[in-house]
Amino acid sequence: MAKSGAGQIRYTTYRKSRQRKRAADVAGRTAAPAGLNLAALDGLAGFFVRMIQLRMFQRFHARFGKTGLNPGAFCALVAIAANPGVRAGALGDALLIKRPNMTKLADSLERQGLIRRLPSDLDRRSVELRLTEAGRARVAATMPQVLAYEEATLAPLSLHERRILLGLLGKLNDGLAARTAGDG
Amino acid sequence: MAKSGAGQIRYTTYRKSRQRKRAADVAGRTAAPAGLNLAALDGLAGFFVRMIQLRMFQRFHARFGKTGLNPGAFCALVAIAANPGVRAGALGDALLIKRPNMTKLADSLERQGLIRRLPSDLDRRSVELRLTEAGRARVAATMPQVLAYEEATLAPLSLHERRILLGLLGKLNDGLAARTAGDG
DNA sequence: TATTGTTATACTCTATAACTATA
DNA sequence: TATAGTTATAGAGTATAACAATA
Repeated sequence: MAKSGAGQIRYTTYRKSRQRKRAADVAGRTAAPAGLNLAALDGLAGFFVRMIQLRMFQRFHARFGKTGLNPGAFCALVAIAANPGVRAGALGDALLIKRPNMTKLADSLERQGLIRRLPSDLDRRSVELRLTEAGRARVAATMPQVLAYEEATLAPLSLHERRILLGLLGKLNDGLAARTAGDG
Repeated sequence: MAKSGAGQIRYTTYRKSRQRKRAADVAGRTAAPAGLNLAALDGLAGFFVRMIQLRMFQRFHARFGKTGLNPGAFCALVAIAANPGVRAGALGDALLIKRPNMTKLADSLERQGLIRRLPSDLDRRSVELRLTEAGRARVAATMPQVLAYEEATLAPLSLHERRILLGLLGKLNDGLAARTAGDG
């Protein structure tokens, strides 16, 4: 699989003993696991978000790849479950998926028998998305597994820290969404 | 540009008045900006990390795209600056970039005159990466701009919240890195 | 004319396999 | 035999433009 990349970190000794100092060391972080001095990147949320996203998606794929569900497809299913009859465009706006790509995602989910596409009565240009019975069953079966996977993924943090992190991520996401909607 | 996607959220009225309740509402989050009920995804850090990463990269590209620097290239430059002579493979391990892709990234940075590749004396299979003078100038000029961009991006959070978030992200990233290094 | 969804397509990022040169 | 870097290539994921149906 993807074992050749992050799987075998070399622990090179370029600067292995140089501990990273950072103002954000509020939660008892330990030293850097790799042998590089990345202190200059430690103040950048964008760097961490990218790294964590890569690591989490890799873990998600290792855990759920065989079911054919990737994170985006799972989120779409959950969003459709909570918003039956949502238009494809509205779902794409909410999940930051462009219309052509949403069409492909809906194609895939429909081919798997997880959703149905129905033309809207009010606006016959629109397509309403609904889960099939199989889709509901899939969400019901997968959701607890995803929650358990999330718990395991966030294990480096205490329960209290996870709650704080989720709250801050949600607030940041809301703020960024509002700003993006504001300008262009 | 990318105005058709997230730029024009429709504010559809599928469930617009249904406020999201969540246990993680520690920091005064306001209601959902879009018209969809995404409460079921609010407990998933993976969902937020993905959304925030997309929004931050979009902003980064809008701000620095004209300079030819993407987030990955910038991080690589900063990492090389802090670790002069780092091997290409070690840098890729630290930044989760696979070897063939690291070669392409190094090609690009070298073509731009920002780095040099020098065969190692100790192990002549290895290639040591160092910034050129132009590379050092680029990092020196770009770093404060990136820090300012980060400040603006994190504006939805208070200064205290930003520090907490950075600490938690760093701790989570370290923990995930250690675990990934542990198994395979 | 503007919008929804679709199609076709291109571009970026990432992943795999095979090759070289060293070790 | 194993490793570092490279090359070629394939695969996701994501982007733009043009089209038909509808408003």
